[in-house]
Amino acid sequence: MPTVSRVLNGSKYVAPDLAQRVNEAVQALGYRPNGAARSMRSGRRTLVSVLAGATANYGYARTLQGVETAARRAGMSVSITVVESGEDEHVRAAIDLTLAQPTAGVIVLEFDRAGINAAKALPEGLPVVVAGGGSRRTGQVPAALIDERAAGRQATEYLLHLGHRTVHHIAGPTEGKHSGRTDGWRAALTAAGAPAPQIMRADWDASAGYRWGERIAGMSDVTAVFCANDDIALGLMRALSDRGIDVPRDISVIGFDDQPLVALWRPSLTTVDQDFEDLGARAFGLLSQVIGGEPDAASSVKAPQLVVRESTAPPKG
Amino acid sequence: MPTVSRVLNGSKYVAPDLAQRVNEAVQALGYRPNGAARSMRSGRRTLVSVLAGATANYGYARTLQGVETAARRAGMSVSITVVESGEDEHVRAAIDLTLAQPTAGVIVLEFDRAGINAAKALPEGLPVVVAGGGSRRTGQVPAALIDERAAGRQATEYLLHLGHRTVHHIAGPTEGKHSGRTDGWRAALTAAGAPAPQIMRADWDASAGYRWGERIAGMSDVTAVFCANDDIALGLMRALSDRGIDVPRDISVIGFDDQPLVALWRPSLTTVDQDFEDLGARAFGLLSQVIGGEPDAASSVKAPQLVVRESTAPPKG
DNA sequence: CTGAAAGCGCTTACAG
DNA sequence: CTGAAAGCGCTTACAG
Repeated sequence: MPTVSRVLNGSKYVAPDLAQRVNEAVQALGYRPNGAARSMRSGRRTLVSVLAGATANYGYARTLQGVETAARRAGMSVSITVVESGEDEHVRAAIDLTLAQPTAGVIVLEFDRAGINAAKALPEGLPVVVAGGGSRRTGQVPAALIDERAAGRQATEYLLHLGHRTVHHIAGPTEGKHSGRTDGWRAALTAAGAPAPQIMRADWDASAGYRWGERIAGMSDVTAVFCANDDIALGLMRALSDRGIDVPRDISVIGFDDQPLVALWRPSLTTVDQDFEDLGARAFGLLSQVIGGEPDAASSVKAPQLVVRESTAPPKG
Repeated sequence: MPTVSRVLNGSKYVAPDLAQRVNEAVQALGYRPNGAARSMRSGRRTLVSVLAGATANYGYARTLQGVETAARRAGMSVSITVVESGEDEHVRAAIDLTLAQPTAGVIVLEFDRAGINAAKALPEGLPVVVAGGGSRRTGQVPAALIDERAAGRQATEYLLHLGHRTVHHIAGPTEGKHSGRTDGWRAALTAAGAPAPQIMRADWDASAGYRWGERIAGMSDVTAVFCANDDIALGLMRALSDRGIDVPRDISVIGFDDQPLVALWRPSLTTVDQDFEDLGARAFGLLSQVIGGEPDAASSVKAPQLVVRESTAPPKG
């Protein structure tokens, strides 16, 4: 049995012919070492857990994909547990479920309240890394980040440079002053001396954007809108279109995410490209460092790119 | 120690006050049982593995979501491993990685060649269930299915009933005669005595649809196109629109999936609604039965729904 | 280079 | 109701 173990784990101190025979037997019997026993005895763990407020939404799914790819290449598996909401009860249930597995470490997607609260509630002493949209790490755990603030500022400045007096903003549901996108939007307005209109709040989906579109259609002072994500922007554009308002001639619209389909829209959407796969890969790399005991696992920040398409133009008149 | 175990596992034979003290100590120390040791000793496994050719694409992500939700409610975690392609090497690597974890069972997403081959290569004796788009189970393992054939037939019949002489079809990449969508399309044409045009093949993404759109714009005999998924349909519609061809007046288009955004498109897309979340939930339920040793875990089939919107109309003239 | 022995952290009969 | 003892299936020093 120790010999089998040595062969399977590639120890060098095994006679070639013995190793050969072991391998044949393993093949013939379809033997697979019991992962639980293996991890218990060796202390080596090969499961990485992702904790997230959702899985199927574009950004979540892509980040998860980035984690999975990086983990697989490193020989590790990834488990996923959804945190249903930011409520204590849901946060605790998700953490309990995750930690019932022999996990090597946890990656938390801090894209929403559920993720933020989960990151806070995780016990000490466990390798943890967060992935999110800040411009610098917030807690004590290392973070892989996308600088939403810079992107929000850039998008807003672009509209201002086109000649718009100000830029309206439809923010996401859980965003307060802590949303990077909203922060960047406000900073750009302040820097330009432009008035800051009331923030419009919406859920992340297109129907929320559509409802705001119905109202914006009746507001004569709106010439440019920066939306917190692409779905909201698309819903908004459809509502405006349904009311005979032309984008971008009457109103310019910018989204956030750069989902694949928004380039096909008519008009195609100007938006901010977030590289979620890269975010997931960076988060995994960081977690590997933490698991490996590297003392100075450094947080990383990347700036997303503004992608200019057809939905933005100078104001008319 | 046995007492602690009994308290944590809710055995009734523990004095209330002792249980109380144990719970307090557990709280204070932040003690969590080692999952590996637990699963090894008890033989109970709480990890379900999903094997899939992708994770972020709409159908995959939604099915995964369905699995995760159902698993979580049953107190189980889910791991995800991507099978990079249908090549032996990738299939084997993915299976090895998955089975290195102490998994209770495997759900294979048979949405593509990678998934189909993975299902075939899984060793005997392991609880396995497949989820896919057939109308009946194909192998010996139980399956949760969506009846794509019926849907493909229904979509095609709908176009025929509108008065189209025939219906063109853009199929997905790996689809041969075994694609339910394509089978259903052909069956409808045959039943109606309509001529079956050459199948057009495309990758699953919008750009593939766009390229076919460029060619179809030059084909005078095309009045209706049934696309294997929504992305292809949207790419096609954009290409037609770019060439001044009106959908649905000049050409009718039907997609497959009913992604959230296609209802917002202009024109909104007639498509087939597949309930992927339900598919994932059914797959997990089936796997639970298999794990539980139920002898007659029955495959389930559901029919997707045709959703009629603006992209389809009678042929002109 | 290769076996016998110990032990990872739990749970489960087993005695009391 | 509650401890002492065995054992799940591996890996890792330890002798040889």
